[in-house]
Amino acid sequence: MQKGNSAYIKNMNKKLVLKCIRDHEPISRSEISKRIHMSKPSVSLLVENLIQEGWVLETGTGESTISGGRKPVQLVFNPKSFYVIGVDIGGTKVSSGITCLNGHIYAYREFATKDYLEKDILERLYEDVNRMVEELHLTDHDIMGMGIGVPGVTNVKEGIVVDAPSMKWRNFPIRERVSQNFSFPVFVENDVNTSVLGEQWLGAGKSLENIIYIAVGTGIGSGMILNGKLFRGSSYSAGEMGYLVTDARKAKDYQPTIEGYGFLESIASGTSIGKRLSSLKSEHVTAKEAFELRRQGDKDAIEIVDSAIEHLGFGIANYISLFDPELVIIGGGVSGSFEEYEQTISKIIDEFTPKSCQVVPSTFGREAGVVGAVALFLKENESVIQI
Amino acid sequence: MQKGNSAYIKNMNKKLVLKCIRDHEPISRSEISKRIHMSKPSVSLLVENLIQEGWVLETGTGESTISGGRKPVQLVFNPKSFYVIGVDIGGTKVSSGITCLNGHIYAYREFATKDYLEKDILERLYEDVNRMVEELHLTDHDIMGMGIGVPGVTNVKEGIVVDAPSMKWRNFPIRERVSQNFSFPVFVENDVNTSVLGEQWLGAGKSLENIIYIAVGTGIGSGMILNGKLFRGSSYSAGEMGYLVTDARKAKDYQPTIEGYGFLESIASGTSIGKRLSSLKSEHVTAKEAFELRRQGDKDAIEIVDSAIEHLGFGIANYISLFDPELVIIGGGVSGSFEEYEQTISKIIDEFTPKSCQVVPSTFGREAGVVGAVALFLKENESVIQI
DNA sequence: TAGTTAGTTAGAACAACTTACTAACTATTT
DNA sequence: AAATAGTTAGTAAGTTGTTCTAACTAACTA
Repeated sequence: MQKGNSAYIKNMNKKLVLKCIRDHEPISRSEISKRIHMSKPSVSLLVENLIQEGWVLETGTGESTISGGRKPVQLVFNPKSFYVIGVDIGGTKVSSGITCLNGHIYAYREFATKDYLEKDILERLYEDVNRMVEELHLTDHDIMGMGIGVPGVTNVKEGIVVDAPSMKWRNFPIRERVSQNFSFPVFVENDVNTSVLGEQWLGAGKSLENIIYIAVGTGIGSGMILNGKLFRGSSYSAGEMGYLVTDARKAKDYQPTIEGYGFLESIASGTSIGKRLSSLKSEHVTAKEAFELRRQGDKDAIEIVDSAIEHLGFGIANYISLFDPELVIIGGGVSGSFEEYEQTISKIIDEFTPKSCQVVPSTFGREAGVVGAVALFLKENESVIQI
Repeated sequence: MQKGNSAYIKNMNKKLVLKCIRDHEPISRSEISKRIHMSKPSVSLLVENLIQEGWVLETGTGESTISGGRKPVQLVFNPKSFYVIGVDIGGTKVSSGITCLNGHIYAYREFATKDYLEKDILERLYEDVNRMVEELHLTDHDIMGMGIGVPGVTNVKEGIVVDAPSMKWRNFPIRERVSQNFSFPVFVENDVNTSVLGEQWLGAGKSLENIIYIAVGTGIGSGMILNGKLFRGSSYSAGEMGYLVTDARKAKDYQPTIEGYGFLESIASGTSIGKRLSSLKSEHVTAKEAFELRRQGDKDAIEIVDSAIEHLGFGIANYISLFDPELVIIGGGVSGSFEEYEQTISKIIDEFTPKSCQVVPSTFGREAGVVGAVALFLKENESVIQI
């Protein structure tokens, strides 16, 4: 529970006014007052504050109404009052970018993860960020903070990567390390969670309250926004969709705790599709090739890929039955083949969930990670602007 | 977003002070001031308010510290400042009760659902409530409000039962109807959800932030508390665990949308256990008898019941993988046979979830529904006391 | 009687509110 | 074209309500 005092309430109302401006710009003081049911003097004072702090700009006058009267002064949100740095650390590449408060990317960089040894990754990241900052002629004061997405379980509160196998990080205090180089606040989060935050901020899940994001690639992971907030579970490991069991009989021959990854992953992830087809064909086949072979009518490929899709479909249906979301977003490596998935999955969902639900592919391309990381920052950071 | 003013903040702080008293009673004004970092005059004022409104009582003086000083005045929460009515409407019986603010039941009544036709149920409920109120010599002013648990999908905001097959209710505006008889506020909620609220308030899930409650009986339903709040989904139908698919191959021969109830329900609910064994034995067998037969070593019963338990286990494991809860509570008709479930289910959970989780039976007996409904009221009602 | 702690009183600070004002515009009348 | 009435935007002055600090009184121990 929270203790309130005058500062708390002023901040609260300032946020409310700013949100109103962001949602309805251009807007006048007078209209804000009507919309949020706050007295005109109070609105004027708060707007004055917001203008002085740079969040809001006056952009000339608007038109009078038909019945006459003084023309209103138009107020707009200033997305360039501050900039945010988004970082996406992945198993194959580390991408970083700088965006304004509307999520527009003004600078972007990436490098291959494997080229940098464990210790060098953050060093290289530091260089990339500095170069981008210079490029945009920004000072430390212009930067609000940084969000980082990491491919593993993350203790968000402490800023520690609990376990990220692909990075070989275990209980790695990444926030502490990164913070040493910068003066602004840094937030860290699992990359699937940053993805769903990005989708809710600017993507397919815009302004929805309950969405699920499923990433199918090397493994199968998921993140969810429930009641408008990221849900992390009691130990930061909610959404482990790869562990879903969709075939109880088959599951008896499989033990995730021993194999190291989940049942559904062992059937439906990109990696396992490749593996399974490879062993059937006795030659090395990737997931991408498996999809290609399937298109060509290869019987083995059809069997493997179709069963993968089917099981994924049941996994998603189960997810929907439990969560009743407004939208399911599919991302990750295989989201490129979304059209091939779609029908089968939608059919399973329609048949096996109490209340159906739309499934769409993820909105973003290369910049997904950066946008998500920025969304994370803006969601977590206590400020007058909040998404 | 919320607009703040001085009344809002005072109410907020009043809640905080009351919570502090409830959590640490008996406690002095001075200690509250230290605990919640609020000035002594402010605490005194708020406490004065709370005393006048009846929430708090002074109970004499405590002891001075070793270093001397004036003795503190002890403050305690007054659980009898108001009473709350809890109602549990079920397919077999309708139970109602009156509790104090600590959940102690002072009056209880129930009647068989089938004895009262559709229209008469609320009439009879009205009579029961009135008799209990008289019994306890309460006036309208002593009653804070009423919570109602219903066996079906409920639109909580509007107070409408969207669909409750066992009551033959469809879009039934129950809150409106009940409110006609009473002057206090009424809240309605699905019965599984009230159960989990009850467990979080006073039962196995006390003060936990993420818990799942699973009711296995006629069907299979579930409710969940996530981040300390009841999660209802985007259309009040989250937690439809009965629809989980735990055997993709078998599922192909089954269509929940046609059959009317979910896949897991068709295997693991009490009803279906009875049904399946009945058809195998060509005689009518109930779920209870099936369990009994299994204990006696009947082969058919063992097969049917064990597969039911197993599938339920996988369903729970899936639930846990997605939610990462602190606790899973099993309730409903079969929670009596919990010991027989426990081992199998725990083993499946240990093997098939990324991070294990404790499973316990539900705490309450007959009064479960009433306590849950009261918990619902106290959770939903905007007041200075909030659970 | 000195030292300590509990609780209250007095008044300052602050934020939102109401009321009444000025500023600036439209539309209509002269 | 000028004057005027009516309307809307925004500001100023003063009130209210809440928390805070500082200083007080009350009540206790040693």
